Amino acid sequence: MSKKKLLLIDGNSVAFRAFFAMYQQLDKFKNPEGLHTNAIYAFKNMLDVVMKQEEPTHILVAFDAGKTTFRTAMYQEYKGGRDKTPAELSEQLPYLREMLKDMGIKSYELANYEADDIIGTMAKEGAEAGYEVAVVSGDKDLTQLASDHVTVYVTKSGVTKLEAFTPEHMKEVNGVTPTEFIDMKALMGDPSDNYPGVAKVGPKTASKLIQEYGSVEELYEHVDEMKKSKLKENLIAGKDNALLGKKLATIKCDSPVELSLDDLKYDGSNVDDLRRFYEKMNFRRFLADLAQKGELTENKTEVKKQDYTVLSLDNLDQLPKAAEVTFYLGMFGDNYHLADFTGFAFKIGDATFVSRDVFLLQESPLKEMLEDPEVQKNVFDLKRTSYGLYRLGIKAEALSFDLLLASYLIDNEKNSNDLGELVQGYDYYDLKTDLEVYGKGKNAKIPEDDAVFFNHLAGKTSAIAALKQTMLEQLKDHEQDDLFDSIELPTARVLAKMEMNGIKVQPSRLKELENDFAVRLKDLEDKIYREAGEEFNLNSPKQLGVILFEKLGLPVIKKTKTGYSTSVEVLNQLKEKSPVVSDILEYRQISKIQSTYVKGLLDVIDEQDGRIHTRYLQTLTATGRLSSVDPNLQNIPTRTEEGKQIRKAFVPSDPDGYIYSCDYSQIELRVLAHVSADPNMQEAFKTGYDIHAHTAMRIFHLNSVDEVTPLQRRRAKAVNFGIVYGISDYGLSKNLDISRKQAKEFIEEYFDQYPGIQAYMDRAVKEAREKGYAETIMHRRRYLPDIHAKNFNVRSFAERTAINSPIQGSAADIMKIAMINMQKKLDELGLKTKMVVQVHDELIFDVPKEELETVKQIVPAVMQSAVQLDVPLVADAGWGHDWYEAK
DNA sequence: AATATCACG
DNA sequence: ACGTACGTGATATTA
Repeated sequence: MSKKKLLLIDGNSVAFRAFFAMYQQLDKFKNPEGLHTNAIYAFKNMLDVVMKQEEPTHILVAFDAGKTTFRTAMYQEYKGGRDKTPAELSEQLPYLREMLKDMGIKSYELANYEADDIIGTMAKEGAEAGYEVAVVSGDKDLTQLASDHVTVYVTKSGVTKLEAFTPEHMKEVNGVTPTEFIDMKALMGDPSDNYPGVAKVGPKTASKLIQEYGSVEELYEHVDEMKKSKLKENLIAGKDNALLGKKLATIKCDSPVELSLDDLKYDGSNVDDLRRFYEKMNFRRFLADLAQKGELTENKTEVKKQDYTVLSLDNLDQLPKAAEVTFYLGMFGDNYHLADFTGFAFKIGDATFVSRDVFLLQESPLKEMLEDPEVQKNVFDLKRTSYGLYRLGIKAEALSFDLLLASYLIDNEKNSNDLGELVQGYDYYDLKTDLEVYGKGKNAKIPEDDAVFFNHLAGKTSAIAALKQTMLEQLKDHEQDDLFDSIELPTARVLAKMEMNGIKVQPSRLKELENDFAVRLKDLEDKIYREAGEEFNLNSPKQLGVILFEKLGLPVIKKTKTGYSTSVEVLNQLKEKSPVVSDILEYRQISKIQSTYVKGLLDVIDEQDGRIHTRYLQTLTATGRLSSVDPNLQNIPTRTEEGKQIRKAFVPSDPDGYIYSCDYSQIELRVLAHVSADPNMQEAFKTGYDIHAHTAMRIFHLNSVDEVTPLQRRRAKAVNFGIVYGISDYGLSKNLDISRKQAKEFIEEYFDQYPGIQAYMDRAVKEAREKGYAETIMHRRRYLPDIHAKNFNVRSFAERTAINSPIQGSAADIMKIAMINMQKKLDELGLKTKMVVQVHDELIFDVPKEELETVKQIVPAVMQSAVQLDVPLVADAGWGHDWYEAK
């Protein structure tokens, strides 16, 4: 017989975590009676993960019985001052227990004791009876139970990720054993349980003390022998607190639990009860799982069969006419500029039509329908679809609903480029993912079996049609209909055009660079080998680390998780110590340009038209920016002269034409000035000051901008950047290489000078906490569940994000509006000028000679008038016969 | 497939 | 006391 395994779950704490893990879904997870269900749902997800991983034979979920326990008797303030459990959570707890019952899982509570004590008692009993024990909790208090046969899992970011605390892991994390962890807690106190511990003792000090003395009692035996220090005074003053803390922190492993291990035996769910429960809770996902398990033996992930007609030249005339159709164009692989077509599907009313032969699309009446502006098409990925059709010689019109874009706006975390995966997030399970149907990696292929492939294609159109209304309603609820119709959809059309345009690249210029760089790299390589005294792989940070820090004995400044860090930051500090370091830096820089840009770009020039066609990803970033891939044209070098040379290869279509570039000046700070309504910053922009100099003048108390020194301006600039990122004194001090104290002073002075900025930052965090998301000026959302995290770092990150996202995201909104207006203007004026690249705050145009003057007139004007803010938008332009000159 | 590094706004 | 700047993509090495 296999080993017995006991699973013990801290019901309250996991439910609490589960609730906040899905806090942003609070309104979505409601059953028809209005009961919130998010915590139950997430709890069940956690259970699935743990049950699968642990395969327990026995299970118990322990709950707290009430507010008063033997601990409150000992110390009245215990767990005092806590926020009340949200009503939306407490209403779920009885139902959670009902679900556990239906699942055949015992739950239990005990008057006067906490769930911790029940778990401690049963864990001890289990371990003694020879069970393997797994404990799951949402906080670390229970980790003191870890032992050879007891593993304590604590939920991490969400509830389905668990961190396993074994005695070894405890030692790594805290430096002490699980039992010593109690003593550590006794010294530190626990703010969330509301007991104090010893003043000024945090984890670091507590761990050190316990490692030295072994326990609180032992520590106080020897406290008099310690040499005089503030710490000693604090320890003596806090003795009572420490001893009390130890009593409170110790889990009682002999509480009067009236349960035997046999009571906890797990025999599986009562499927009928569970189904009824899921129906009551409206858990369609779990119902679908149950249904699947029912027919476990055959085809366990089979989806609904689609009805469809296979199209051919002979039956095209059967196609009904309609004002609205759903269309899916199949391509194999992500890069739709080059991907092979696999087939297509139309859904018109209830009828679906499919084919593998995409050339049918060029036939009547399909082509006419696709090009008819009166026939609305619903698609998944407008840009990909319209690019694909363009490759087939079809100019698609009226692609008016894009499920991919809608889903990105509704919740970019839940979004996916795979339709099958995406729709699961909307409780639609009748479509497999491409991965399931095609397979992955080099084994991926389109199924030969028509029944399988057509069912998948047809299923996609069904999914799009089925979810359209729901998605539109959600967009409306979010006040995002305008963002969807007037920004994202038109942006997709503009981007499709830009991708089709591409930008012309002169390979000969790259080839010249390739030769020059090859020579320089060879020389540097030889020199470095001589200086190092041996040959090694310069591109390997690992081998380089050995040479620098072991052979040459340079001081180790920073480590990575795998070894020594050899990043620029580190190497810059080592420059003085050894001449080889500068050569390595130079080698690194050139080698980067050579491999990523010179060789990389040469590989992706389209042989047909001599141009580079990037793809813009419109539904990827968390903030609403675009990203650019295959190749990335948004990170072409500009900061070093060698790097800039790359830009000489980007040229206009006509030999005598121009590359014209126009970028927003300080758009993010202007957005900040607008959303914060800070009068001083708005004043600076309205007057047209150099903003960084203006900031320097204010924070360094100068009388005029003319007195600002270059160093002061540089520092002010860094502060301005820092503000946009959600500043910290540490980050600023590192960036400017100044002391943390000084950085802190700069920041304080900044907030004094621009009081509206601090108010904005506080407001941004507060609103994110209340709403669960941050929002741009155009109502683009970013959900921030971590804003409620208990972990300081996780929470702080979410807070900085709450500050930064509206700024970066609003700037992205503005740029998208500018691009739409720009394309419209180019079309209206019938210009040959093409918009070819976007780099976040900059647009690049390919301009025929005779249109340069017109472009100079319209481009900055269109960009500056994209939206009306409380401060002016300014765009600066440059032009020349290649991208290098256009500055 | 993960990690380190470095290119951009 | 905690340990940090915000957002991306490509390359080479190593596992």
